[in-house]
Amino acid sequence: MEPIRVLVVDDHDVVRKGIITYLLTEDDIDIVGEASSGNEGAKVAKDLSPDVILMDLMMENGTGIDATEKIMKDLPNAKIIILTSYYDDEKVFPALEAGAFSYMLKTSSAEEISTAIKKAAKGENVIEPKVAGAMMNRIRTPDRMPHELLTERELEVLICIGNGLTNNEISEKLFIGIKTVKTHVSNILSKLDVQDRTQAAVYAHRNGLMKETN
Amino acid sequence: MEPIRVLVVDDHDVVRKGIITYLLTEDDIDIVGEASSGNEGAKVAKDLSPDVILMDLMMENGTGIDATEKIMKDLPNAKIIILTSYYDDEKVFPALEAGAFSYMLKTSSAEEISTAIKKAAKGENVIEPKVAGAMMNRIRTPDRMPHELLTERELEVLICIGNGLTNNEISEKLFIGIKTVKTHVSNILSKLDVQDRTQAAVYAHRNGLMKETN
DNA sequence: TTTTTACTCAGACCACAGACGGAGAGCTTG
DNA sequence: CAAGCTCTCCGTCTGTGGTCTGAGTAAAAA
Repeated sequence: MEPIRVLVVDDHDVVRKGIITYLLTEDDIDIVGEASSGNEGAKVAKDLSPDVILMDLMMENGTGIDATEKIMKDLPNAKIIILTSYYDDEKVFPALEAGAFSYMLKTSSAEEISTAIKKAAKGENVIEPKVAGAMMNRIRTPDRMPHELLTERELEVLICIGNGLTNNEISEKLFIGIKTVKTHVSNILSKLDVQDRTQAAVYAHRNGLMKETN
Repeated sequence: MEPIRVLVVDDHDVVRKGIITYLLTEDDIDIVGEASSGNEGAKVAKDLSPDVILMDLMMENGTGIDATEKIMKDLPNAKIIILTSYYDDEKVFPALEAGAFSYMLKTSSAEEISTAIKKAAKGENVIEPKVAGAMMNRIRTPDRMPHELLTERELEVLICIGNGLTNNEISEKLFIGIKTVKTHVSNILSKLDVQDRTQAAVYAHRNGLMKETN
């Protein structure tokens, strides 16, 4: 049986080198390449077409989710294993929707990761307990995130609220009347099912909507 | 010259193994132990009294800052190098105050880390560019963080605001009158130099005051 | 073409938020 | 002891926030 061709994408040098060094001790795993950013990872993947890709989320240059999406377009058969530091509800499903095959945490042991790679090569996906729990929740409540119901304009207004702007300041910033702002705010509050702008701001922060500005 | 005795503390198995595997290739570095949590790290450090300790912040069981503090009590001569994933303003200075010797990011190359270890052993500390920048700011503006001016009670109220509670809800939760809550809120707003509770909530989230509840 | 959705704005209304001034009780510090 | 800080509470007043109802325009979907 041929060794599994693996690509490792992680912007943390030591982590990447470390994973690779470990995986090199595995006979049936072959490290064919490495990349230190999502963009680079997508390019390298296209060139090498590896069997399995170990992908970090949270990278500085091009997030792992974008990279996953790109790679899946080029190589629909690639098995991408997300390997990230902390469990983040907001990241899991975007990653899985982008085409990730497994979702592992770096708290996993080295053995678990190598078996995850081998299983991925066979087409078996590994589900972390925490991720499994979240998936159960998602299945139970297949709702969209409330803020996905917001229109573009409403999202703009919500970002402003998340930055602590008053209705007046928002109206000046977006060049619209205060009345209009109030309308938007009211709609936002009812769509997010919160009672006031402060809760809306909290919502925006908790759900990662402030990433651009924060 | 004797090899430098190094202890590696990181709750991510692959990361820890990876760092170790790499450092083993260095002749003048000797890995004497490893630990997968802050608490364990403190114990092991006491037993082994290593020269240099590579310490991850953000661990699930006992944060690296606490561990650093403990270790420095036991081994005032230990050089603790913080090695963490992401730069976090709120974590750097507590870590340095706790006695950390250097502050490195995992984006550093493996070479940088091994040289940091060697320099630490000699008594030279390595400062990441980002950390250096933050230190300059701290020196230029040796102000306390505004929220450090808050009293305990005010901080409690601020957390409530950060959770989107109204004055009424806060008064019920803390078993005090609404008037009292209003007084606290007013004081908080002026101390944080913000105009309304929404901005206060934003402040709380941006400055990591919601970590317990978030 | 008709219908729907998004964006805009208006007036009226009420409740809460927040500012300001004042005050008493308890606790620590000089 | 006196001074200072914290936490508590009161009354008053103004402005903003938010709801509700209603409505016009433009673009996209049916």
